[in-house]
Amino acid sequence: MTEERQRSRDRGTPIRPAPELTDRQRTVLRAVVEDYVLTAVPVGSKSLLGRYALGVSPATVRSAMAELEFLGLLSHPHTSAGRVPSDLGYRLYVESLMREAELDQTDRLTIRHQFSQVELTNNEWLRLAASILAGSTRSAAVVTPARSRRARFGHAQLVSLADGTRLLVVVLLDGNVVQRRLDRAALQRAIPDSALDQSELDGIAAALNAELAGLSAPQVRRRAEKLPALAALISTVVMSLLEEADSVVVEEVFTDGIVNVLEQPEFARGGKLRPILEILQRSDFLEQLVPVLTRSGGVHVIIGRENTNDAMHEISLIFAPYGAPDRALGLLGVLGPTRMRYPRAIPTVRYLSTLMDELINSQYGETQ
Amino acid sequence: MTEERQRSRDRGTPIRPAPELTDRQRTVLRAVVEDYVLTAVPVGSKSLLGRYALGVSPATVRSAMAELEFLGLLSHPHTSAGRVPSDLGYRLYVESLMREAELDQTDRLTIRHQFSQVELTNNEWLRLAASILAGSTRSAAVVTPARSRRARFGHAQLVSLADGTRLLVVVLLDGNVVQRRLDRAALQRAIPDSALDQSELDGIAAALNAELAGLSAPQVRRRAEKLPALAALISTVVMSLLEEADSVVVEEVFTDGIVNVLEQPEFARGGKLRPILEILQRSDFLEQLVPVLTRSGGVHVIIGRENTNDAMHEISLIFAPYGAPDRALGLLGVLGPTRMRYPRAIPTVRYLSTLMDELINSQYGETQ
DNA sequence: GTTAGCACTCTCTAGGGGAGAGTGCTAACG
DNA sequence: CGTTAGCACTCTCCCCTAGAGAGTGCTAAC
Repeated sequence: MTEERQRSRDRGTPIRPAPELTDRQRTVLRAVVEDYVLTAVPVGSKSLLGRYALGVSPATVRSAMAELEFLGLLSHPHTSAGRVPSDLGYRLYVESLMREAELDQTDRLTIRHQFSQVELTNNEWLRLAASILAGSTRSAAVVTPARSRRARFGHAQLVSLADGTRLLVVVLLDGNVVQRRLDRAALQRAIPDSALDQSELDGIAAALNAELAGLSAPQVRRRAEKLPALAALISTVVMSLLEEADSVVVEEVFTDGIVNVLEQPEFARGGKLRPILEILQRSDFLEQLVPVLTRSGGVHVIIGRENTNDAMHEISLIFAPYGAPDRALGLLGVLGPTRMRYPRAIPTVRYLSTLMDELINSQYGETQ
Repeated sequence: MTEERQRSRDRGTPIRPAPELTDRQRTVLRAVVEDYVLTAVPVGSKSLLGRYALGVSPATVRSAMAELEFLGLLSHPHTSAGRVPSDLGYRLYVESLMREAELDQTDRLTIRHQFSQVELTNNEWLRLAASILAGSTRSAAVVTPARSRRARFGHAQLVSLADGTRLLVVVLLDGNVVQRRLDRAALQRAIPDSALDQSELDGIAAALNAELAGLSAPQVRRRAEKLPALAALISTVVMSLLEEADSVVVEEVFTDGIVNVLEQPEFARGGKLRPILEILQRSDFLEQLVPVLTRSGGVHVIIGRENTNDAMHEISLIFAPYGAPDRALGLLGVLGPTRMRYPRAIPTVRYLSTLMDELINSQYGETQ
């Protein structure tokens, strides 16, 4: 082994980020990835030939594997073990080796059929989407509700709950509902000099609706300056509701199929499991995904150490945004070991994101 | 060993459900439970004496242990191992051996302080409660939102979303908000012969509010018969919203501290883990808890096989209801291995349920 | 009733020894 | 010159064994 090769192997980093491969190398890499994804066992030259008729001898495969390892696409758990794809190997596979089919007709119909069970409420759609994703990819699935990226005031209402207490309900333009309870003291602060009977409250709500409809938080703030009668209410309550809605990027998360991940041999052993569960519980990795996904749209694949988050170095994400551009945006995708069935997961995520697009758009009406 | 003793051990069931114990037996049982809860290692007579000065010899402890095993309070993993409490042993411990302190002053203050961070929205309270429970008991915590057990119509509103689409928002008397989107076709069905401009919609909402305020689903149905103009809207939309709210017992669940459970040695090994995660994800066991908890109130402890659910045979639940009686009811509690720190978990659950009671009641105003 | 002594049982761990799979290298082959 | 067969070598995994350690139940003495 030359010194250069030695160095490259020690660092485990590729010499060239996007190497040009011979046909044979591509064939071998593809076979190794697919075999390893299937079996979770490091792939040896001989056993590979047992499953793939490559038309060459084990020795030839071995030399191809050695080259692929030199290029940083495969790696070696230990000297006398088979090869395992590196993150870069998976990356190359996903980019140019994978025979990615669209989801076949029966899968699409099955999924669409489940969605066509009408009368599902909003949340149930999301639950269903997560459940389908998880089942179809055998990974953990995550779906977030579609949210407007800038909350805009829609319609307000003041409702009496019990003696002295009122509820301010604001429907945002994206259809989300936010609310705040106001006890007597808070009401006095927000609406001074008022008897606070229902007819008066209705008048106040009507005034809010007339003045604020369609406005975002900064616009509301400016408008409030010209409305002395409503200024206190707006600054203490309405603004905070809107700002809260703006600040929350990922508010609620629907997860399914966590068990699928735990059953993978790479996570069956104790220690590795904990960080993943924490990630799924906290799910703040989603916030980091938002800018990436909104910038370009479509399905994004993040493999292993491509994740900035240390705890996710052995995890791949396949995520896509969905929703109506500039109106409401949600995230959906799957999460599993880097040893993932990409050719299955990617089309599934893509199909589900278009399906959710349709749902959102049909909700907002077919306007353009 | 007599034949009777042999039989009893073979079946592993106690001869008497609530045996009378000597002082020594009680002392030994308590020591075994507390030692095992702490160490997770089967407790031997000698090692027990190393940690508890019982003032007797190992042989005496052994004979007491043998009696306790005969009574079904302890069990034996294998012949030459120490003793482990049985479900019944834990039960007796919880009922009459445990020195249950109320949460001490500092704990109470710490918890109360976290809640006093004002401006938390409803959901954040629940998240916080789950997080406190999980942290304080080192178990998995579950909290459900308080829901009215019978939804009652509060206030309706029809909001325009986009061309042709409207949103019917109904605030229920318990403060929960339900909504349904209506596209053009659904609107035509629900409100025939109408131009559907905003002023007309406002009129319709006002009519609903005047007629239905405070009514439950069956009452709404009866009232609808006398309101031909609104009958279609009520029967197609309002009724289904109310019935949905009624049927959903546990709609949303806030969980925290799942990792705490996974770190327990009894679940660290692969197979046992899966059923627990599934339980926590589906959380339908909560529905079974509702009748039990509402019937009597207070903290309920369910140990191991006392659970009807097979998958929970090695799990203990400590749950309490919270809320305002006859108005809104929520559940909160913790879930962990039967080897649980009951003297810590029970007061914590109790304290948090009273705290949530206070929150709910202050929300509804201090009315009676 | 309590205790010391004792023989016995069972688990857990460490160490040794293949079996098996895989490798890299070399030399022959087409 | 790429490909292949052969070979010596390496490393893991699994099984087996043996011994240490902990704990038990029983018996006999206190």
